[in-house]
Amino acid sequence: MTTITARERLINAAVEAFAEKGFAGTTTRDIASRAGMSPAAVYVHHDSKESLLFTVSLEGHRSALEVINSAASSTTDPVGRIRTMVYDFSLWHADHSRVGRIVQWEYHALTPAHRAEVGAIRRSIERTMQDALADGVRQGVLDVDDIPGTAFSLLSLGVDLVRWFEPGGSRTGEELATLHATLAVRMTLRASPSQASP
Amino acid sequence: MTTITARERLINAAVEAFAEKGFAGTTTRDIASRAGMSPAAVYVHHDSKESLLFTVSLEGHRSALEVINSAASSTTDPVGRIRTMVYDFSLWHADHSRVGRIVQWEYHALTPAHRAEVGAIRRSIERTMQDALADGVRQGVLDVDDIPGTAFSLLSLGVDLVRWFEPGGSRTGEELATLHATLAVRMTLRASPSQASP
DNA sequence: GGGTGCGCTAAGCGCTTGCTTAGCATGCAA
DNA sequence: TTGCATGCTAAGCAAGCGCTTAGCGCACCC
Repeated sequence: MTTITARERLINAAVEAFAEKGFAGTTTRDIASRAGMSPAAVYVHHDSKESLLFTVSLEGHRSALEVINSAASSTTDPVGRIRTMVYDFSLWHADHSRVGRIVQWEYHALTPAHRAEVGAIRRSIERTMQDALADGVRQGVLDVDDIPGTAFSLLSLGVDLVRWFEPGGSRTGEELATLHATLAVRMTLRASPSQASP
Repeated sequence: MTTITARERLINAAVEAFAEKGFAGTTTRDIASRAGMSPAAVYVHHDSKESLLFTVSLEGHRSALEVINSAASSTTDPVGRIRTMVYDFSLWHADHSRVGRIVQWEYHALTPAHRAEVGAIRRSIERTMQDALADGVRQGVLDVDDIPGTAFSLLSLGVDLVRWFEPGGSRTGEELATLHATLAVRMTLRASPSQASP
C-alpha cells in the first residue's frame, strides 16, 4: 500500500484543475484546496505554478513515449506493429485523457526551456511512428507516399481524443482504439495485386 | 473598399489574442490595445469578454458548417464527396487556424447557453459527415463498419491541424488537405473484389 | 524535559483582473 | 449659435491573482 505524499497530492490536484479549467484558468488556491491544503502549501513542495505544469507535462510525455516505443518493439510484422502502435497510443489518450489534454493543449504555456525539453520527446514519438512506416514500406508490405504526414495523421487520431473523450461515455477507450487501429491499417496497407496470392 | 468598424477591429483583435494566449490567458486590456483603443472601448461595442468569445466562436462554427455542407452537396459520387468534404474541412482548419483553435479549444469557456448554441452546429457537422458515409455504404461503394466513429475520425484529421499548423510552415494547407483526403478515401473505400472489374 | 527540525498555515504584499462611471471631443440638425 | 446624440477615454473600484514571510504545532532525540 503506497502512501501518497503531499507533493503527489498537489500534482494530482493540479492534473484535475489544469484539465478542467486550463493552465491560465486555474488558480494556485484551487490546486491547494483540491489537495486539502492551504494556498501556501503549494510553494512548500513546488517552485511555481508553471513548474507544477512542467512536472505533469514531462511525466505525461514520457509515459506516452514509453507506450509507443514498447508497442513499436513488440513485433517485427509491419502491419501488426502499426496496429499495435495506433491502438496503444489511442488507448493511452483515452485512459489518460486529463493528462493528455494538459500534454497536448498546455504545451505553449510552458517556459521556452521547458517547452524545448518536452518538445524533444514529442519529436521522438513522431520519429518512432515514421520509422515504423518506413520499415513497412521497405519490406513491401505498406504503401505510404508521405511518411511524415501520414505518421502525424495516425497520431492525430489519438491526440484528438483528449478534446472530447470522457470515461463512462457512450464508447470505451478500447472500442475507439480498435477503430483507430483498423483505420490505420487501411490507410497504410499495400493493396494486394490479387485476392489469390497467399 | 469595405470600412472596418471599431466593433470588427475588436473582434479581429480578440481572434488574435484568444488564439495566441487562450481565452483565460487574454485580458480585455490586451484586446483593446491590439485594436488601438482604450480598455473601456471594448465595453462600448461588446457586452463582456465572454460575449466576444461567443461572437468569434459562433461565426467560426457557422463558417465550418457551411464549408462542409457545400462540399457534401457538390457531387453525388460518394467517393468524390468524401474526398471533397475532408479536403475542404481540413483546408478550412489550415486557412483559419486561429479561429479554428478558438472554435475547438475554447468551447468549454463559453457559458452553458452559448455552448448549447454552438453545440448544435457541431452535431450538424458530424451528421453531415455521417450521412455522406451512410450514403456511400448504401450505394455499395464504401465499406464502413462504424459510421459515427469513422466520421469523427475523418473530422479529427482537420481539427487536429489547429493544434500545430502555422501559415508559412514547411507544409501548405493544400498539401495537408490533399493528404487527408487521400487517407480518407483509403479508410472508407470498399476493396474491389479483383483488379479486373472495370 | 528541553532542544531541534520539519510540514504546514495565517496573513498579507504588490499587482492585475473584468468591468463601470463620469465626462470630453466631434459632427450634425435646427 | 445652440442643443444634443455619438463614440470614445481617463480614472478607478472591488475582487482576485501568484507568491512571500513569519511563525505555530508536533514528532523525534539526547
